[in-house]
Amino acid sequence: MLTFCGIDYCSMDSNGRVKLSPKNLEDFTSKGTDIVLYCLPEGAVAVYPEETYLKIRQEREVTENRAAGSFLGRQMLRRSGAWSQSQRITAQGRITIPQAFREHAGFGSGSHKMVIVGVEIGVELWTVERWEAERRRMEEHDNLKREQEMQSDLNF
Amino acid sequence: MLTFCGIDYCSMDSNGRVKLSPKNLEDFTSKGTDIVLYCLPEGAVAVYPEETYLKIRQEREVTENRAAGSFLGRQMLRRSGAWSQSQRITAQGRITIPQAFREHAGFGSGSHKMVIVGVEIGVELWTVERWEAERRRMEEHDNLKREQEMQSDLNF
DNA sequence: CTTGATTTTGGAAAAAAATGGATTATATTG
DNA sequence: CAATATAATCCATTTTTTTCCAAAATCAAG
Repeated sequence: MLTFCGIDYCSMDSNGRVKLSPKNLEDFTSKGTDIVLYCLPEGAVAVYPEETYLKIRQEREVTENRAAGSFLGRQMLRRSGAWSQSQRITAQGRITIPQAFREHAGFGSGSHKMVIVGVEIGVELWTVERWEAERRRMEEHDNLKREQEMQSDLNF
Repeated sequence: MLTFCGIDYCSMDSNGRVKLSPKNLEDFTSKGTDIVLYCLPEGAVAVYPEETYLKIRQEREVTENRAAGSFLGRQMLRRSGAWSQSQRITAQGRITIPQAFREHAGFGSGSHKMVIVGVEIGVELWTVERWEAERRRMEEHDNLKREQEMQSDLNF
């Protein structure tokens, strides 16, 4: 069975809480209830099982092993530290997005419509507007790619 | 579980005291209550568990091991001497930032809104304004990076 | 060395925010 | 169309944060 797939429209309440769909909930709990929230540079918040996140981070750390003694090192620590946070899914299947993360992803205060996007290894939380924009950007890129493939097929 | 992660908005009182969030507090106390405050050249104050700070300093000294016999050496000693101070977290989970450090980080006198940024090995204290600027700088970099990746995907 | 003033510290009370749960509304399935 | 399952809103409780006050310590002047 595929994990973390599909798109859900739902809403974040005024305290930043999001209820996961039963399907997503199941996918998470099968990997333990510990999760990590991570602010993506795309302007959304990703949610991964902790174990998955640690693997991603480890890959990054191989190259970033020069710690707090330099500007660059500190910046790297800042990036992964500031924009990630571990959490646990509550008994009623909810997660709480911290204030700073909500701002990052463009959620105002008060309750807000949103989109939960499955990304196979976890899910991403987007505002409706940003998700629309991202979708369009993907489409455009695909079109360019298509042109290119067709072209290169002719040039042989 | 991740240590020293996430971003907290809080405030420094007129005596330079800051209350740590329960999560950060726990991360510190698990490494002993002795901490080191350190003024970063970025214009913020870092707080590390003492044990962590000692490791950072050691690494620095290994690479830059010309002590008091040169201008540069003395400058380095001056830096780590003048801009660091050890302290203990109080019973009510607070730390006090000395006057000189407050000035360095851009905190005026009187109580002041601030941001506590987790950096995996400790936390950093920023004024809201400076953190905003730092955040924007990171964002810009990310945008460039994105452009670049998308381009290189097309150029094959 | 003593007294008075000022700063620093610890603690407690009030305010604000976050949390958990339950009820109501909406959607989906048979 | 009814029954069930899912989602969202609301409210009460708990926790956290901030502000304020009193005690202690430090410093300066006489």
